[in-house]
Amino acid sequence: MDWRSVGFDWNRARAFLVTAEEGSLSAAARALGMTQPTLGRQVSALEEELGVALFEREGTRLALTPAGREMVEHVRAMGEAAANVALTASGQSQSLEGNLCITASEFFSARILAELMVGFRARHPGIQIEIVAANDVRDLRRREADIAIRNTQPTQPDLIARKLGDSTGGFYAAKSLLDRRGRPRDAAEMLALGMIGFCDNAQMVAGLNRMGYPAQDGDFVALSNSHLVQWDMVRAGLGVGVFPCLQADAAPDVERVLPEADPMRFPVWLVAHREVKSNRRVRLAFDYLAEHFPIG
Amino acid sequence: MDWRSVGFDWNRARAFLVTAEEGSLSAAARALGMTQPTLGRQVSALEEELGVALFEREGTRLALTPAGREMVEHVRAMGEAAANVALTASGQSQSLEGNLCITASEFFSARILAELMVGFRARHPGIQIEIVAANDVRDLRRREADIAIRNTQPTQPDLIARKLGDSTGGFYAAKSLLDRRGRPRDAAEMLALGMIGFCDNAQMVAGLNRMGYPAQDGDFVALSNSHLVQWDMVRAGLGVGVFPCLQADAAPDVERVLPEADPMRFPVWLVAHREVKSNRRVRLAFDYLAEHFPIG
DNA sequence: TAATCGCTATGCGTATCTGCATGGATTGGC
DNA sequence: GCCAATCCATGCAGATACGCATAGCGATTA
Repeated sequence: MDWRSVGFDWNRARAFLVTAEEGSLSAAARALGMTQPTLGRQVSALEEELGVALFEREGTRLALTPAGREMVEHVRAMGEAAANVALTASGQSQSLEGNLCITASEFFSARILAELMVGFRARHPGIQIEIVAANDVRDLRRREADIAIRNTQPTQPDLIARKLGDSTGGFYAAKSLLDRRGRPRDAAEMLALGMIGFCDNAQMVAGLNRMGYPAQDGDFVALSNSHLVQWDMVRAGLGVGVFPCLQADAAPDVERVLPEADPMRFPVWLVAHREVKSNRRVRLAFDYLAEHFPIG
Repeated sequence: MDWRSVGFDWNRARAFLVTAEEGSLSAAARALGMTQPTLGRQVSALEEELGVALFEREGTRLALTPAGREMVEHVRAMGEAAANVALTASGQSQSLEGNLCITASEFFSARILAELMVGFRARHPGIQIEIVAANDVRDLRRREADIAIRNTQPTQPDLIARKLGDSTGGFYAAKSLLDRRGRPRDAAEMLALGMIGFCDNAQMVAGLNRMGYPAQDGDFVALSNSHLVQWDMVRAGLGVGVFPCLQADAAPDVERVLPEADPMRFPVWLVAHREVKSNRRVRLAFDYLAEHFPIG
């Protein structure tokens, strides 16, 4: 086999890839944890090594040349393969020392994972835990996390999932608000108190409508992308929000609205990538979460 | 996008790939033009970086661990992508300075290309020419060559081919041999003179049989993997060989055997990879060869 | 059994690369 | 129109990696 064709500096290819994807040397340097001069020199060296002008230096900005656009396609394939390498590698690692990344919604991260991880750390002190609180779904294939807690059953075949149960949710408002404005007896009265939702609350409105609540966009008095901020809004008496019963019932200054209504149910899934599941640290955490995760 | 997963040292992945494929650090170092200690340290560093033992040091030899076997699959994908990067890069290079690699059979390389390239060099002095004389088919996709001259029409869709014509071939023997043993009047007499063929002459025997010559393995008195060596064998009077008419007819001390027989015809194709064809140097050489390549 | 060959591991001097600090240039906002 | 922010290019000191030389180990051979 002839290896001359792959004899160029692969790290320079990586520098080019990230620079092209991020749009600037500085951004790429931040993403890779390197400095901008280093990346700039690597990209320049790659251009010289391959004899191809990849970027057009127009003033202060870099723009891909046509050749660069062509090249980035292939380098991207290299990056995909590299991600698979890293994925498999982390799956092969059987060490109990190392880090572990778990992602969950903000609320679960703060109110459940934070406490659960205390017990896990006590059992496995060598494992450094990173919790990515994100309401959007993180890509386990790119190893943006090792373990995810999600509310939908994953469909990709290379993900391993275990259903932890159904979490119940309900409407909650501050006691002070209810004392002042009265406790609603039906959906219409609740909506009149003002709702608190997500920034893109079309999804939430649709969900409420599906459950029979005639919510409209105008019923929402405040929005936030953060569930925790929503929680503090509710506690401040700003309106009515939707929260998991298990956590919200424990708050003394907050009270369930329409307590006789059927609680919402949403499934809770524990998800890991198949490759990564073979990692000993991940397996331990996966089993620990499956055993101790509180569902209510 | 999260780039942490591709943040490992890609050059170390390359070192691992070549080491695994070549079977030893020393062989990999030779293939990559590096030294064995460097590659050894890179592989060790990769193992530490990924937290995976890739090789088992059993005495003096390296053996892939199960984890390493799993890993090499993914790293190989990286290598494939890297080869595409190099391929595209060389296609994007429009410089008239640089090298150019042409492959052809030994005979074509020596008797045709060598002379043709004199004229090409005169026109384009900046282009350094490398001729890979190889009777086996070189992989243009891996860029083992930029241009190939072959005797079959390529089937892969990403190759660009132009038929230069049909080259004729015939049986040749040394005048001295024919003077001494007499000039054959039919195939049987020719075979009795002794044939000269390739090391794996099963293919050649089959070809002769297809053309109606009752050749057998025992008719061959000498074999060589090199067509040029065969030529010198024929000139030395060792036996009868098959050669292109255009070149063999020009040799004063060699004479055609069974001159009235139909000459063999085999097509001559000029082939380049589509990506590489856009390279200016390749395009120039491709067109030059298409124009000047002698067919007889 | 001694010898040779091929492979890997390690020390050391040097060359290369990286990061830091800085300068120049452009864009966007007030 | 000026100021601030952002980005890329460059000089310089230190860290890193490389190649060379060598030693150790195992297998094959005479």
